[in-house]
Amino acid sequence: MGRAPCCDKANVKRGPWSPEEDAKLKSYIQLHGTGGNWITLPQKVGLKRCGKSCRLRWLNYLRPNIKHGEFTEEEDNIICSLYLSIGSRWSIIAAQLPGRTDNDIKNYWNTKLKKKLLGKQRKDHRPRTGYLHNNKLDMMKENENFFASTPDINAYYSWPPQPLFSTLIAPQNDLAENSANFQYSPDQVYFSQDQLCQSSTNQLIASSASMNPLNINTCDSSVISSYYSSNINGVINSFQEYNNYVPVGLNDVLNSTTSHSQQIDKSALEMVNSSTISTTSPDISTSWEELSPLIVYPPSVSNSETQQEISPYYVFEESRYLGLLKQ
DNA sequence: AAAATCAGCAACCGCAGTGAA
DNA sequence: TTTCACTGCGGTTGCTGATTT
Repeated sequence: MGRAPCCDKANVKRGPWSPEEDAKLKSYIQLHGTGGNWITLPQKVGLKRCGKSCRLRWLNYLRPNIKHGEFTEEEDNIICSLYLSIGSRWSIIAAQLPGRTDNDIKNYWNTKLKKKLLGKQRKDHRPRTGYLHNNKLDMMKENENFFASTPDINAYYSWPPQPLFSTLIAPQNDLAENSANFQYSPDQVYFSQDQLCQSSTNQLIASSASMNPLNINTCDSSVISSYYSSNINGVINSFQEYNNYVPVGLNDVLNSTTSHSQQIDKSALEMVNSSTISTTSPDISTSWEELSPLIVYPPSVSNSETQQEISPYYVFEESRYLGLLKQ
């Protein structure tokens, strides 16, 4: 049995809203409210529109305190940070930006922010010897073992990515001494090595399930919202505070001899890494792969000697290793 | 100047979740 | 417990104006 349509599509007006329709809807809702039933609302208002269409028009355009126009850099940061962490959960992201709608943010991300990051990646990113994959098949083959050993990857894709904020808010003191010459960029998200190790293993590896039992599919959005509303200021402050860390790539994690890196599950990081490096070959890129966690490689870190001295901070411009698993 | 292409964004579609009956 | 109407969400489409060829 199919679902009954929400409205009679043949007798419903579609397309752009006229100012008259806007005025009717707006004045009715301001006077009477929605009545908790969008389906019957158009009739009451006297509009030949689908209830869903009315709801969308009200939420995205007519309701008070809607903010249109340019996004601020702070808003960019928040969007990037949240997208990095939770992916395209636009309603949750919108909840952190008063006056912005999920549709607005989604459009902004798809048309501008994404390209902004991508453009930066294309400009800055350089292939690294030994990690360059010539085609998608090679990449898939390399990842095959990982997926074979992880039958239901969704079961291990957990929420929240708990390490993300912890060190930003309470960084280890000794890290600041390694700050050297890196130029802070407001649209990058900073991870400590600990965070990277933890989040990579937590989110990618089967054994992480017990460590991070809250599954994204069952997590209430209010939990997520409160999680971010309690942390986002810390993130922003951290952006402003820790502006000198040296960014390195995942290869450096793999090759590093520091004690932290010994805890990393290398297969997971290689998978992430191979996906990232593969973006340097334009003809094999898919849209998501092109955008995936755009890791900033420091031009100066090119040999093992240097790698041992690098700061344990890593910089991502976007998260592939989350989105990769959501596909 | 006209045609083609691109970019931005409003609106639509369909699915999943929720709660009332 | 099941069914179903309704809501909310994310992905996608298609229109319009801007830009390029």
